[in-house]
Amino acid sequence: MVPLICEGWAASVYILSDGSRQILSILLPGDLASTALLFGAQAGCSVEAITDVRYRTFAQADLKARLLNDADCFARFLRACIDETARADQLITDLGRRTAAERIARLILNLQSRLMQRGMAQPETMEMEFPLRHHHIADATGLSLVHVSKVLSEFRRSGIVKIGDRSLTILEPEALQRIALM
Amino acid sequence: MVPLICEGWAASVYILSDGSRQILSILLPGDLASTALLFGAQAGCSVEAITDVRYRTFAQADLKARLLNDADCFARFLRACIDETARADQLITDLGRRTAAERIARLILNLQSRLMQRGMAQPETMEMEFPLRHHHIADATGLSLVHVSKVLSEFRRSGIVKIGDRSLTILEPEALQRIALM
DNA sequence: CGGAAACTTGATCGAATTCAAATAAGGTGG
DNA sequence: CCACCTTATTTGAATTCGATCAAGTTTCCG
Repeated sequence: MVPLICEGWAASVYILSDGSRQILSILLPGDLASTALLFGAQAGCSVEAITDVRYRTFAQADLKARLLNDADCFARFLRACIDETARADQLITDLGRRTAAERIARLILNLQSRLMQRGMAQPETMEMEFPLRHHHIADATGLSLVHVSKVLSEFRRSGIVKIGDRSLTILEPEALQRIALM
Repeated sequence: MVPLICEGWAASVYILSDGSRQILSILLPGDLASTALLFGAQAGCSVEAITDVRYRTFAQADLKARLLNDADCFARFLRACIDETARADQLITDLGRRTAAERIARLILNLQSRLMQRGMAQPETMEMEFPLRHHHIADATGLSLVHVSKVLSEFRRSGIVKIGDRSLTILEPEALQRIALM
């Protein structure tokens, strides 16, 4: 069964034997949980809701059959795979080679651009829904809870972002991008 | 053009603007460079040889057409995608949540198991071809050159592995697995 | 033999973790 | 609406893992 997110935010999470967690991907409305992935379910990997979520599931067999018959569907699936792999590769690079501030800045910008694509963020005000808890950010960036808090405080103190009431506003897009070093 | 490795080792590498490098995947004979990936070439990502390499390339269009017509070929492609994504997810978790020794142990065990699958490693002696330089290991694990040397020296000193002459022997598989914490 | 890579080793530094409280924000039953 | 409890977040201090710096030493090859 492959879930497709219809509404709300979720995350696919890998949980280590010592209990620590790594978020592999934050799932927004329209995302398939782990594109091709859940064709061959991964040990230790699961999908968790961040907000309340509405979703539908597809049976693997149906999906497979449709892909072979429907060329258009196949093309869209391929695109989704490519996008997901590209994001996975970016994440690998972030975790392997970038500092805490860079990782967090990139996470925010990433989410912002994905929300924008879906018409779920205000292009003018740079405001977006932001239901992530610090522990989600920590698990997504491979950092500790405490350090996430420190970096975000610093961002806030220097007037780069404003956070409140499950929403986030990018006050200084330039500055944030400079930190994220594209 | 999507390259398929026929002989030798290669790596797909992402190079940051500051010159630091992250290996996304080490490619062994039989691997497609970035399975579906190179359908939509990634900025900043390239494939580099580690040893001398022999390879063939496929045109995207051909590959796409074949996938739609040939169900068996499609199934094998899907499997390759799944395997690659699974490995990418493991790498994300390694970089996000594991220590230097764990990462290096896992890299070695990973390579060993992939070589074994291809009949390219001795199951009895636990010996395998190992052409990686320390800088390759560093770039694959998100560590510094110097630290890789220190960790490997420690592994050698405690008799867990033996390294020499472009080959590596796992002397204490149990110990290595214990460090890698599956 | 000489020069360049590759590797090792020790010393020092720094980013991020862990530890430990304190404070703030939510949610619940009374 | 308030007291109470739980879950988030903040802040500071101490610690640690791994990076960086700086020489050495080895290995490889022409």
